[in-house]
Amino acid sequence: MKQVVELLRTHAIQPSAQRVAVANYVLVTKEHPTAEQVFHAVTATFPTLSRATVYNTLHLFVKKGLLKQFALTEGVSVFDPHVEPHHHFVDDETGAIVDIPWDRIRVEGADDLPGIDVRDFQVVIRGKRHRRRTTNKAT
Amino acid sequence: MKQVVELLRTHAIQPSAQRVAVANYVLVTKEHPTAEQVFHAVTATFPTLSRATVYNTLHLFVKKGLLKQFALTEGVSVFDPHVEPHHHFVDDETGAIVDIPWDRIRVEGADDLPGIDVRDFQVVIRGKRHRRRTTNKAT
DNA sequence: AGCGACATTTGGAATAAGTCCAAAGTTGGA
DNA sequence: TCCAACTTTGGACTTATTCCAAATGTCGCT
Ligand SMILES: [Mn+2]
Ligand SMILES: [Mn+2]
Ligand SMILES: [Zn+2]
Ligand SMILES: [Zn+2]
Repeated sequence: MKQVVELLRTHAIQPSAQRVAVANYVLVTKEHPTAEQVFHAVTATFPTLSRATVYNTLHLFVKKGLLKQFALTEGVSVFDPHVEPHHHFVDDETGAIVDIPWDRIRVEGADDLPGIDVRDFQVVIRGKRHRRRTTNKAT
Repeated sequence: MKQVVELLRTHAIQPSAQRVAVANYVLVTKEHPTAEQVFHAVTATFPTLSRATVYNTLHLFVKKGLLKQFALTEGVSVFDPHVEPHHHFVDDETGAIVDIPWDRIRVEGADDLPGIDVRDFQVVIRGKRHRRRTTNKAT
């Protein structure tokens, strides 16, 4: 897609073929992929891509503000193209990470702690999804 | 300390010398040590302790409810003897993790999300500490 | 077009955190 | 005392990530 090239340019990122390929997956996904998941997804269409480039690119995107990186599960980082404030639900059973809109949860007092310069906060919720609803269309 | 032996017994944990040594550090600390930090702290007084035993013991304590384990920083898990609900502040500059009492922050709506069985949640705050306030001493 | 400076990519080696394993040591109760 | 179960251990292994130095690509300039 052409928009991605523009997006990279406006963020002062040279749109190499590799970066565009990574961007077209990781800046669009609704999931919260690990570096390895990005690697697998993108090598499907760009088989020569190397793991080192995936890491380079993800870190560059984080530095340029196109992605957030965080650790919710032990052992791996995940990347999130949804960079505006929001909360997260982590499914204990599957490990899936789901966005919770910012204004669905009211938080008071988190940015007014003595001795602390708060840069950012979020609620992290753990649990499991309810039993899947019987065959009917969602939303 | 003798209390630790009792505590382990009441949690159905055989109080071996190694487990007692680990417990006397990790169940008492106000910090949020990594397994490696536990290993270093405890080998100071119990030099023959092995890394494998540290991991075994930490995981056992987690399973028995004496510790919580979580990932706030990429790359490592930390262990927390403060098992009641509370929030965490992570200092961006030092990586230090600080407890925030549960009732210092009001959170509404986190346990009432459609399709989700919430087991547990917490607010994770990131930022930096204010410049050190040296109340009396000049530096 | 050709050239050089610089940026980018690459495969593989190196690290770091954690897990696995099979042998050795320890223990509590018959 | 003896033994079966439990516990510990060093080291090999795995996994996620970083590092590295060589190869490749890009861009402006002539
Ligand atoms: Mn308890
Ligand atoms: Mn790791
Ligand atoms: Zn998200
Ligand atoms: Zn804590």
